[in-house]
Amino acid sequence: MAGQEKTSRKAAGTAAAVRRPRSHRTNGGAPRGEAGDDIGLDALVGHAGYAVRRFQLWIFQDFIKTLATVDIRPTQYSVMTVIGANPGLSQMAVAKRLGIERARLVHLLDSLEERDFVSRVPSATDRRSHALHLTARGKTALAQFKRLAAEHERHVAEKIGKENREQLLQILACFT
Amino acid sequence: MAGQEKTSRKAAGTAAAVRRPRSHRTNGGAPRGEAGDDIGLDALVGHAGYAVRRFQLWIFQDFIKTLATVDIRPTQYSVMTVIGANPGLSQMAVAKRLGIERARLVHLLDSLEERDFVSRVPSATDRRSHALHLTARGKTALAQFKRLAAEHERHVAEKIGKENREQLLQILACFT
DNA sequence: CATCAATTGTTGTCGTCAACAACAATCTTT
DNA sequence: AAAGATTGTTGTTGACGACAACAATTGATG
Repeated sequence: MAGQEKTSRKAAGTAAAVRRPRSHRTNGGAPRGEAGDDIGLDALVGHAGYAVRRFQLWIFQDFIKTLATVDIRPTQYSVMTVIGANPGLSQMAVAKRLGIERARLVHLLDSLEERDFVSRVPSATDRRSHALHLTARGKTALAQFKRLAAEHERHVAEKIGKENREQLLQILACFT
Repeated sequence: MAGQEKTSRKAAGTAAAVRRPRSHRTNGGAPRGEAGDDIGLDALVGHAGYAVRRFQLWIFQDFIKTLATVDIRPTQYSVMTVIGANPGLSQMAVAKRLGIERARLVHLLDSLEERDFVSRVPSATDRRSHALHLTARGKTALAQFKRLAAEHERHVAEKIGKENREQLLQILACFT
């Protein structure tokens, strides 16, 4: 296959959204330097899912990093927040509200209970279910988590812009 | 999608330590939230990460469902799209461009090559790297995938609104 | 030219996460 | 009381991101 010349331009019409006029990439078949930026995404630029995936990756990494000192991950934070705002909820109710599997919530609560942040109190009215509560330690801890989470949220605002963040929240409000 | 409980199911007593006992909600007006939706999210409503997570979950599920007949997942689609638009790229270049680990790309390409969608051509200039190309079958397949992906994108527009989707893409453009 | 550092593809492990399936204990309904 | 549904639990599967290590190869340095 020595002569792959410019096979090229085959991307043809569909792309159109490429940023730079793509110079010589398909030349000798060599993946040369490509600093990495003149590679077109083609149809992906029009897909919300791709942008959202990249964004979520960034946002979760920043969240984890910002709350690294307290070792709290996004899902753990969401669970504690909901329990703190609605004491006595069952695991089923929390799982359904947050859109996570109740099977997964078991392990999440295990770790949070192990760290003495939440407690599973046997429900008085239904011996199957547990009433979830924050411990005293959990409440003060959550207060700190919220401060750190607010700091993380400022990082988001810095990244995409204050008003863009507002719009984003408004657009996606129907999913919360 | 799947899980609307048609209720008559009462979330009943168990969790209701604090919640109000869902008295009679006059069914007259808007058919707003059913069953257990008076659970507050507290600080979560102000966090972009939470909304984004829920959105991405929805969007990926719809993508997978919409492309279920061809058995293509979002990541596979993104890989094929980039290769289709930039034939001859190395695995390193694709991985870097899409923000996925090159280790992970190995398995991705294994499965795509197994299905005869892409091929790893030994690079003429660098015996370490492979030049990635779509096979003839891969090209026609990708064309169909793009049609289905466009259909999925219409679902997104229906869900959040046409102009909201546009804004979203614009806001998150810096991550693509 | 020889040597050392860097790159590329690959393999492997680890931990997170969503999706299911099954189960025992316990309501709820009939 | 019997049948059916719900709750918490355990387990499995598969996709996914992050890391670490390795052989082959390339590039840079002396």
